[in-house]
Amino acid sequence: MPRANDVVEALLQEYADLMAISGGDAFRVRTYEKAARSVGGYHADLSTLDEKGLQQIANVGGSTAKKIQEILQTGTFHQLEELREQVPAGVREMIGIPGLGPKKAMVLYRDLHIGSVQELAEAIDGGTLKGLKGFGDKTEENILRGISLMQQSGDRVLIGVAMELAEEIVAELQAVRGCEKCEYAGSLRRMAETIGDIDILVASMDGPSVMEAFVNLPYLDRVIARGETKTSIRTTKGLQVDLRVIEPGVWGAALQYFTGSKAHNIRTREIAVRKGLKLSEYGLFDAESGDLIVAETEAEVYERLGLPWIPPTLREDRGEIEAALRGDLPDLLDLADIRGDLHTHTNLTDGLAPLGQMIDTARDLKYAYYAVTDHAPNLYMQRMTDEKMLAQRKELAKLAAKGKMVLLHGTELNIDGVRAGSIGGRSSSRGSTSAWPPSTRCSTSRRRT
DNA sequence: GCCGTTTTCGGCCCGACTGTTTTCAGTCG
Repeated sequence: MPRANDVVEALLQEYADLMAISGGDAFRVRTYEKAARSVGGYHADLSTLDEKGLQQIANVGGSTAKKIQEILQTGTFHQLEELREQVPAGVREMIGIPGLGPKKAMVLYRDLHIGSVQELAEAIDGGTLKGLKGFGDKTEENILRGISLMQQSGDRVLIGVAMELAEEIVAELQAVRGCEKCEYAGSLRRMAETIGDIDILVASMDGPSVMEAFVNLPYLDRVIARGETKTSIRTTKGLQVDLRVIEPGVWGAALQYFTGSKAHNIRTREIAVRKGLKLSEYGLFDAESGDLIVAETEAEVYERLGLPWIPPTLREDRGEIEAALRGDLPDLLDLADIRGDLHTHTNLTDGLAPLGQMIDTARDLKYAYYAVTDHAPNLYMQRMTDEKMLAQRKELAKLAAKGKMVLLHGTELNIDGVRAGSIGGRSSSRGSTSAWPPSTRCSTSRRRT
């Protein structure tokens, strides 16, 4: 059973789309888009609110509140049904084709009665679009490519997949001469669960060199767009990667802009406008004189807007602006909050660093506790023996005496690893860890570091 | 249709790129 908020969000967004396609007022379209986002991210269940309560939601006024009430009672609202009569669902589906927006979709429907993605593909193949104003050969080609792209399922990927590629690209571009800074931005920096495309930002006075390196990446499939400051490519695995190159002096404003989300950016720009300012990726300016006010750091940009620096993971326009204005942003967990690690391997088995270096690093991280849990003996691909493990235990005891951090010694036991059980004094199919001094015990995770 | 350091009417984010309608509209992020 979908959440009431999600149902209302979807119907208001559909209403906005249909209004845009049918040539409705652009500002009203935007109002319904904003209202859709607001209800989707609203903390309370809409079905528990009366009309007055609904109007407390940002971007929901009297008219939208009445539509929401009608949805909650009937599952739809009459103005939406009227628009559905005028614009077939297939036409709305057409604006999902990359590069085809509401204006072009309306022309296709009005002039050629094309009412679905399938009919559009057939019309292009049959040459029906020839001579239609605004639709040249290149546009036809792009629409066909867009249809193909849309039909490839799963165009969003999990963050882990995108992060790996983004880190590779960042490393490649950082090596380009003249690249002063390079970071991924967008939904990746916001740590969204799934990523539609990868945004990379580079600070450099030599844009052409960076662009050239970008379009010569080994996993390039094709260049979608290429300009002086912006280039978009598609990789061989189908992911789109957008690169923007800016001058180092405007790094903060550009990073704020490219981290987004779009809705968050619109809110920050609206705040700027109300203060007589103009915000873009090039900085925060005085709207009247055009003088640059700040651009170097994100914190400066937010501060000048009257806001504290907002962590990227919150920048979704889901209440963070209001919380920031109240001075009530949540205190997020970060790396410094991690107190310890309960599952690590040294180079005695398949880790990369020796015991002493691992423990030094744990101390540098100010951990309160730290466990060494190498593989048990008798694992085919490892080289552990009872003797090595006992020696490691002695070594750990010496190192434990040198600091306050609680050191734990354990092992990642093998399933059916009967012999390994004798080391920790108990057996387990997962792992066993004992504290040093060996008076306390705790369980281990399966994470490998 | 919504909103207010512009407050009950007038304004509503900003810039890059593409293709085409040769100066700009449409689309995207």
